[in-house]
Amino acid sequence: MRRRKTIVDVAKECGLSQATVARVLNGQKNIQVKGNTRERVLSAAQKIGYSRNALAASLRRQKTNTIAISIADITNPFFPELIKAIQDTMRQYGYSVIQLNNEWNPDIEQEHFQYMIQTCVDGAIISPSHPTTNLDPLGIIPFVLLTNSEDFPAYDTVGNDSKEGMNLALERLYELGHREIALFVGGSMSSGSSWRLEVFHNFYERKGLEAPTNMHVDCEFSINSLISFEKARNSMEKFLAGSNLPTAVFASNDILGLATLQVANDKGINVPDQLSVVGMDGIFSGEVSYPPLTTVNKNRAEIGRMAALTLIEKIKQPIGWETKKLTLPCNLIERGSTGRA
Amino acid sequence: MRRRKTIVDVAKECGLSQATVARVLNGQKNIQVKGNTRERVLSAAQKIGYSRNALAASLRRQKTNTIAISIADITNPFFPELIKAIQDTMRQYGYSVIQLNNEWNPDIEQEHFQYMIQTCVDGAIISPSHPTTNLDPLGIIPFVLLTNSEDFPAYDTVGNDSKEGMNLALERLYELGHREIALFVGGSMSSGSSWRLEVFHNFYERKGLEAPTNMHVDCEFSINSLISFEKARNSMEKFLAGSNLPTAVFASNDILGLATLQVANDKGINVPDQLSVVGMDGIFSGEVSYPPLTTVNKNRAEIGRMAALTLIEKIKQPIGWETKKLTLPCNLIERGSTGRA
DNA sequence: CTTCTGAATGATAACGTTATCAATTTATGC
DNA sequence: GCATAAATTGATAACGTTATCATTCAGAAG
Repeated sequence: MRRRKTIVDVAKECGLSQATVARVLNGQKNIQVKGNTRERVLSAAQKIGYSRNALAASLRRQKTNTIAISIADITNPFFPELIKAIQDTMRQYGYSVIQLNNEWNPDIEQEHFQYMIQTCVDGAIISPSHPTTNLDPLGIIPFVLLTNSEDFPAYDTVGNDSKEGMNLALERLYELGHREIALFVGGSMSSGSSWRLEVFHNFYERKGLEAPTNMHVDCEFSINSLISFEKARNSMEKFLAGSNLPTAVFASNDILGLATLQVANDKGINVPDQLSVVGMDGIFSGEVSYPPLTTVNKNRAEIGRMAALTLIEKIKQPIGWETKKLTLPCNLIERGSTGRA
Repeated sequence: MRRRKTIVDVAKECGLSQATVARVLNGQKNIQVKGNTRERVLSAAQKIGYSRNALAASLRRQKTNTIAISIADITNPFFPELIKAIQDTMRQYGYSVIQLNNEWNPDIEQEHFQYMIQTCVDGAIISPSHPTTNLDPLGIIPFVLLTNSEDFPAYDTVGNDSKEGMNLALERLYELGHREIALFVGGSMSSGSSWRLEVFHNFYERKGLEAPTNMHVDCEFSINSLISFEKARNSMEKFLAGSNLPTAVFASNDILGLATLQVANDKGINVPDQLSVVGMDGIFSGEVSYPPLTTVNKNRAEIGRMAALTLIEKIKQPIGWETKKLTLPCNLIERGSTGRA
């Protein structure tokens, strides 16, 4: 098997020292070489088919120009757009991106942290699999967290203001005349359920109304979107078969919202005439559903971009860094699933 | 800044040579060390917080245990599951995965090929952005293509039998009594449109029927799923406003199928009573639509797994390799959008 | 024609592993 | 006990870059 060409081969080919060759091939713009030599090197490199070995360079420079993203599950519709934004932004700044899925498994997540250290990534963007994720193993690797929770007060975070987003939806439903709003939450969202309930009750209190009782639908939420959807359907079916019906449903994510839509359609409940539905996240499926799903949109592209920019800043200025916490606003996208009560 | 601990530091700490330390820390199972020394090394490593530098190891071993995936766009709902399967399989065999998006841009794609060479990946799985993608720059890197087209006859490929899949759908629609089937294709799918038309006509011929005229709906297909959806809606709206209506629509992908569903719902055309719709791909949105979309499913997890396994084989046996072409069958998933004519 | 300056080039030591071979220790058989 | 073999361990040269320092060379000034 033919050995890979190195800088030394180029040097031999053009009769210059490897130092000079290196300067031409990888030096910054402000290097000093005679125009003549530059061409000699370049054509020699071209001729023998030289390609820089990034491993060697990274080892020597103690810098890989690579960052890692750690998320739970790429098949979760929430993530791809986020990842794309990170990749795009990083690319512009000369960084490559390694993306790792932990399947919500803390052990795999920890393995990935080890991997990051071993491969010497320059930084990391992490969506913690659990509120208890131990980030200490990352050591001195600069990182930014993708989370809006207060579970990680000491770290840099970029996330959405979900509470405010939820209020946006409730306020709009109120404006449309809805008073009997059901709250549909996925159970296993760790800390998720409780604050949602809180926001819900605060909202009614603010309006001087009694929060409706028996309007709280809870379903198991799995690590698999499809299974979650199935469970959500079942819960919603049971709920809508009951006696006290809401005029609107606020679902704490789009999967739950879509399940609500499907059940309503099946039961012949017209959306939005008889029932309004609002989801949360803004995933693609919500745009192609029937009717298209009104949702509290999280701007994933923006989150990704901001996380990337923050990380780059942090990489460049590792000392004297003060913790940054970015909370981006959600926005309500009104589509066909909401209307007057 | 505290320097990272190396194998030499461990050696100092435990009073053994770095060679021995290396043997314990990274040697295969069949190494020879006294049980005693092993423990000395391990506890010393533990104590000073040693972590292997993968860059140095890769450089020395000329092997990175990393492979790259090159695809067009991670936000395309077709890809995440495929990538996940590749990652899972590769993980089992000790490989890490770098995933690169080229946005359908051949220049970025070529840049990515360069990147693969520079970072010395052990192999690559590539979904070519175009039928004309130049793969020569990959040089000696072993790779497998994700494609079912005959555009790359000389390379290893893993893909679906889309023609057979399309026939599956048409046959089933025929069985359900449909004779007036519309073919809905996205225009810019390079080689896609033509063979679909061919399969369509062959099908009618086989049945001894005249292929219906004016039953061919064409729409621009963009690199962005959302824009495509919008254009698909417009095309389908125009078509369904016409005089000769089909009893069924075969859409060449799920996005087009979902657009058809939405237009039909809007027009008060009952699916499946008045119109049956079949899509292709089996993306998530098709499961949560109303009604759930019948589709020709491509088993992306299986494609990913087979591509990964094929690549691993090829990496292990670089010489004497003979081109492998895997064509996996599609399967029809019947959901609510199809019924008797 | 020197001397001096700055620009251009060259030699070489890292970076942290792994793999090879040599050196040492331990076990075995007579 | 001693020779021999086997099991451990140690020294060291790669891997292909980059960065530092030393050297050479061309040009300017005296």
